[in-house]
Amino acid sequence: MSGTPLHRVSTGERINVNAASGHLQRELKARRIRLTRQRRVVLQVMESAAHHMDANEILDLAQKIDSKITRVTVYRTLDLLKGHGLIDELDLLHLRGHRHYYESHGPRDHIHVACIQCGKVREFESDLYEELKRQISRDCAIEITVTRTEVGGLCAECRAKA
Amino acid sequence: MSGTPLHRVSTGERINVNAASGHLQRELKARRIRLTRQRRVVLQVMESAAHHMDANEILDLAQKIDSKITRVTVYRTLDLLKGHGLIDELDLLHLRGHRHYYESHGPRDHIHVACIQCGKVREFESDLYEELKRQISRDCAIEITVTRTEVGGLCAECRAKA
DNA sequence: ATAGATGCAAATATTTTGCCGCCAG
DNA sequence: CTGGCGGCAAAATATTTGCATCTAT
Repeated sequence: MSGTPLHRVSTGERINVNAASGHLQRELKARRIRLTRQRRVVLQVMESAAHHMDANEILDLAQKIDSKITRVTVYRTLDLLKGHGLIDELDLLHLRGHRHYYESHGPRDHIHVACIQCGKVREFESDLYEELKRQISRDCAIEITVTRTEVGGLCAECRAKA
Repeated sequence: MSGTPLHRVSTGERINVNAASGHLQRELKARRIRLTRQRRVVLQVMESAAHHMDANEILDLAQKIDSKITRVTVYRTLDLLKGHGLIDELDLLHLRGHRHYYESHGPRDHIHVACIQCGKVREFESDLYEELKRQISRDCAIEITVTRTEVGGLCAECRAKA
């Protein structure tokens, strides 16, 4: 895993430096997982994501690249990636209904901080978070493979308006 | 809010000291929210919960108390409680499918630590977590109203078996 | 060649909504 | 009394599965 950083902006949009680097494709290849035409397309969509996407958005984008891709394949590919720990599944505190969002993750975990009013999502990294995970791992005697932290509240902007 | 502690055991079962104390009912009354027969039953189920429940389990338990309660009422009541911040909604990392789990929460947030193998869920409290939230609040200029942290991994027991 | 992937359609699962009669306050 | 609530049925959403066919390796 390269130490390539993930750049974040306050709108929740993401500029993934790994974009188009074929990072996910390399990971699958290393695991000897069959790379089909359809999978390549979904991987490309995930890698070039500008924000968290739900299955429907991923399907739409994938079909722009290759119109023959079906929803079922998207679900199956997301399951595959999730199973190998290459993407995370979030629900952003259900602020926008009960759909699920997916993102390919960089080398370091981040926290999702969402405004319950305007819906903006910001990604946040913290050494304290890393320390907390170490504490959990030690105290619960668990070998952590996946973590997810979502925080909701009122952002400064929305508080000013109120 | 009382400072009544929440006792935790490693199986993810909960012994909520607030159980049967009518805690939720008092909260609703204070907000001048109509207390119907059905709502009382759902509140009772939530308060005496021994573990995280999905909507279906809540319905089953509620119907044991009053067989005339419908699924729709359960959903509407859960929405009501969620909207007032009296219960939390989790998905436990989708370890058991895509359902949602609900729990009435005590005065202090806790982290859910789940084994991806055996499915046991343990609740974990930590000062470090409180500190992390303060950091997020400060650095993101957000007034936090809800947080959720879920951690998955292999518990000691499952690692021993492998 | 062949294990494993895809596509199609249908099945599941979960949650939400419209409408009307009923009840808590 | 009356506005909010619950029940029913149906809709909307989201995800999964069986099976025949195709394809990456």
